[in-house]
Amino acid sequence: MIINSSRKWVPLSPSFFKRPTLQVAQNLLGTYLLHESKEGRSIGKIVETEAYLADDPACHAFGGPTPRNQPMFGPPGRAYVYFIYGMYHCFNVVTHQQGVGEAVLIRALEPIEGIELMQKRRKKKTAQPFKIHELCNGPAKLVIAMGILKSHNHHPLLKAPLWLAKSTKKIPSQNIGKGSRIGIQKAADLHYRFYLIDNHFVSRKNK
DNA sequence: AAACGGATGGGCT
DNA sequence: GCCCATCCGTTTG
Repeated sequence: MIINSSRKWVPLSPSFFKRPTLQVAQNLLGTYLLHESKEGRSIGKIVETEAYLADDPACHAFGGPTPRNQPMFGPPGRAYVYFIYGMYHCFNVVTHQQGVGEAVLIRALEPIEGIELMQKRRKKKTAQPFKIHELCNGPAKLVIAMGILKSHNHHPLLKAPLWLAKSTKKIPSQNIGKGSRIGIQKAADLHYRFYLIDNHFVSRKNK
């Protein structure tokens, strides 16, 4: 029997992203992120997200357009990749409506395909002995493991090389955990973090 | 198990 | 000049 390589990956449609950001953040759980690079193909299932809204002080777009947050004001369904803490990048999906400035941060993936490639990309930082659940359990870790680069900023996520594919199963709302976003000071009371309950690959549980 | 601090550099007031 | 949507090794309880 053939394994994952025979599977049909169906891209998300543009309309998926043109909805309220809190809804898209939850509906992205269970979808797949694919990167087809020179090194090979890597695929992860999205298991944790955070929403950033236009009226939300923690959002990069809160103060209006700047050179950095430009992708957030562009068409929904594109990538917003930004540089953080002097050495990492984070990956977001632009949502809702062009001109508004909202996005969803991808915080964790369950590795599905190309695990050796992910390991190689993160090799210097992966703990010994190797633990698969530490490969993509954080926004900067998954960016490294998937080979996402700053040059993917603005990339439409509907087509190769970097794209999103539909979930194979419907995720019941009772399987979605909600809590405060991680690592932010402003608007810390907003419960805009979403994750698959009991999934082994989320970056952190709620307290 | 949790807390802490260093690495490291772009973004924005 | 301070802030920062992080990570990791080390220390502490």
